[in-house]
This record gives sequence, structure tokens and C-alpha cells, in this order.
Amino acid sequence: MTNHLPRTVRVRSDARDNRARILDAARAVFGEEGLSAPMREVARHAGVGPATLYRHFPTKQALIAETFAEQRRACHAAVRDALADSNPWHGFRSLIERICELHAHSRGFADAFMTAFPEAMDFAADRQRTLHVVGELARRAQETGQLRPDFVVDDLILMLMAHRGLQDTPRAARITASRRFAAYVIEAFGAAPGTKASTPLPPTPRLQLTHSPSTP
Amino acid sequence: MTNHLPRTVRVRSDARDNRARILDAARAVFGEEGLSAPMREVARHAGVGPATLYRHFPTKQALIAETFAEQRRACHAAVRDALADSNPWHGFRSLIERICELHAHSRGFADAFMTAFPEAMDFAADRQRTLHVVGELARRAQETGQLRPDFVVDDLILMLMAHRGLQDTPRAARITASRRFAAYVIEAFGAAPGTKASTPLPPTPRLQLTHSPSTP
DNA sequence: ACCCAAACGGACGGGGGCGTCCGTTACGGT
DNA sequence: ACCGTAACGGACGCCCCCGTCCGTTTGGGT
Repeated sequence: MTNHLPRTVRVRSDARDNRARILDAARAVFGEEGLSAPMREVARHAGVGPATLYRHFPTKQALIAETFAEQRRACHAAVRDALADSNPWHGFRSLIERICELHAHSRGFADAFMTAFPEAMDFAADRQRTLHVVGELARRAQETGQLRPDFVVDDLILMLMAHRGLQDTPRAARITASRRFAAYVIEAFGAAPGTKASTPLPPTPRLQLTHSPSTP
Repeated sequence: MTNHLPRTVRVRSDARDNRARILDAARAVFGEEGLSAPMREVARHAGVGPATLYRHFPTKQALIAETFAEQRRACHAAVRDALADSNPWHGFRSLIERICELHAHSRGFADAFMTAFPEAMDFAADRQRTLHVVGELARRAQETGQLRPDFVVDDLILMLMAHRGLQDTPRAARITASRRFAAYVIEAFGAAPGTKASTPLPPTPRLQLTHSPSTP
């Protein structure tokens, strides 16, 4: 008998095809309509039946996790670049702009990034690590006197949560709005130059992230 | 025969009672959970059946409109006071703070205020009038050089939309977050003092408001 | 005390979304 | 060309929400 090790089990071509088309569809649909888009919409967009979709990704969250792997890498890269920037304040600003842009280009990713799922999806871990690094970056930017001294990392969460409010709008307006919002945020985070000590900020909230989908 | 004009038709006491309790329940439930809260939750909270609720308010939007009449008046008052303030920039800041506070204290009102319902609820008209007045206020505050010259009224919409992003959080954190957010927004809207001309802002988006509930 | 109409509320139909079952299709190895 | 099995997809059950129907209760005028 020929020793045909079925290495990692043969994957049928149509199955692999469909998997790719489902992921593409998910990126498009979730990207434009957010995570509230029905699974069947993704299925229709991919040209497959609902059962096929559920066979490849047993649950909606599984699909979401796979769908936004690329954006997660982009997010990591943004943080890494920001930390490597020789000018911390410039790095900090670029980071805000890039994160906002990522979130504006994909409603679904923004939802996933900001939403603490009941089952801890690894987006949460990502965000924690990310925020830790941001803390380091912020410390440096404060030392150069360009980031306001009363800034705390939670303020970035605050602004990212606020950024979510811009997402219920068509793609073009959303991206423009996001850019202007980011610019205002950077303006707000910048240390007040010279004499005019800006009025002290109200206390920081203890933000625990949202559970918007499925809160029984 | 005695001429008993049934002036404005007799209203039975239990009916008037229930109507009041329904409105109270609606304020509580919609205020805390937003407009996505089920009607039956309002009914349960009011201790009545669903049919009773629907008899008093034929549709969800009718209930919502009645529920937030008071907040709408408060909003008008805030705008009026701001316009009457002898210091336009102070009036402008107070206005932002008061609107944010109103929105933070009632998720439902924030939703209703920011959401352009399919059927034009008069919230939309309110908002238009309000924004027109805000434009006047902004013009004055820019003349005193305290509001940045590149501010446009749409930027206020931008920030109010962003403020919505803070609402998926428990009441206490929401209010604190809202205050800090408002402070940052005011900081961002303030004109850069002295030499440091702040970097020019990206273009303003053409924001058409959201239709989040029921987009067929 | 009586009565009837106004008001109530449990139960119903309709719609939509999630995840699953099972009969059918078609890949790909021989 | 053939066939076994992996993969497919229409149809199903379940749950939640909105708004309505109809038999029952109760306010309040006589």
C-alpha cells in the first residue's frame, strides 16, 4: 500500500474558495454596516448558504475574530511605530490618527476593538497590551512638555469610545469626520503653550467597556 | 335634563394614573438603556400590560416624543441662556457642558436628539433651530477671538455624535466621562493663544445624521 | 346598589435574526 | 468513467420584539 499520509487532511478546493469569499464578504459587510449586520447578509454577499458559513465559522464571533486579523496587525504596527518614533509627541499624534483611520475604515473593526465581548475575545488582550505601551509613549511625550500633564491613558479610551459615535454614517462622511475628530483630539491633548494654563480637567471616569451586543 | 357638558370627555382616574406611571417608567428605562429598550420593559416597569401602554401611546416614537418633552425644554433653555450670556465664549462653553450633561443623564434623550427618525419627529426641527442659534453664538465667540476661527457649526454636531459613543456604559461612569469629554472638547474648540498657530484642521464632513433604529 | 362604557391585560400574529438538520451536489482520487 | 465522501444550502426551530384583538375588570355617575 502506498503510504499516503493525508497531510493535514485534504482540503477540498471549493471549501477553501468559499472560506476566502466568506472572509472577503465579512470584511465588506461588517466593515460597512458594523457587527450588527446579520450573518445571512454576509452569506448572501459571499454567494453561499447560511449553513456553509456556519460550518466554516461556528459562531458569529469566530467569524469576526478571523475577519479582522489584518486590522489587528495594522494596529500593532501603528503602536510599534509610534513607540519607535524619535519624537514621542509626533509618534503619539500619528498613533491617534492611524487608529482613528483604521476604525473609520471598518465599522466592524471599531466595534470589535471597543467592545468587550462576554467571552473574552482576544481583542481585549490586544487592547490591554496596546494601552500599556501607549502609557509608556504618553509618559515620554509628557516629559517633552508637548502632551498635557493631566492626560491619562483612559483619556485615549474615552476618545476612542467617542469615536464610535461617528460610525453610524456613510463611509465617505465617516472618514472625513474621523480625520477632523482626530485633529481636534490631538489639539485637545496638546499641552497649552506658554502662560495660559488651560482650565483643569474634570476627573477621569472609570470606564469599563461596553457589552452592547447581547446584554441580558 | 341636566346640561352636563362632558367637558373634554371625562378621563378615568386609573387611566390618568397609568399614563403618568408609563411616562415615569419610560423616562427611567429609556434614560438608562436608550431607545433600544423594549416597550414591554417600559410596561413591566410601569406595572401595566403592553396593550395599555399602546393605548396611551399608539407607537414607540409617540411615547418617546412625550417622554422627553422636559429635556427638550431644558435644551432650549440652555441655548437661550448661552445666547443671552454677555461673554459669548463663556456662553458657548456652558452650552456644550449643559448639552453634554443632558445627553449623559438620559441615553434615550441623546438617542432621540441625535437620531433623525424616518418620520421627522420634531426633535429634528428642534435641532435645526438650535444649531442656527448656535451659529450666531459661534460667530460672536469668534469675534472675541476665543473660539477658533476655523470652527464651524458642523463641528458641534461632530462632537455630539462622538458623545453618543460614551453612552454604552453605566450611568455613573457615563456622567463622569461626559464631563471630561466636554472639557476636552472645549479645550479643542478654544483658539490657540498667541503665536502657536495650531495646525490647520482637516476639512469638515458633510454629516447627515444617523438612522440607527430601523434602517430597512 | 346598579350598570355600562371606558380601561385593562393576557394571548396572538407578523417579522427578523441566530444557529442546526438533512437531503442533494460535486470534488478528486482511482 | 465511477464512486465515496466532504461540502453545500434550503428549510426548520427557537427566541425576541413590535403592535393588535378580545374577553374581563372597574371607575364613577345615577
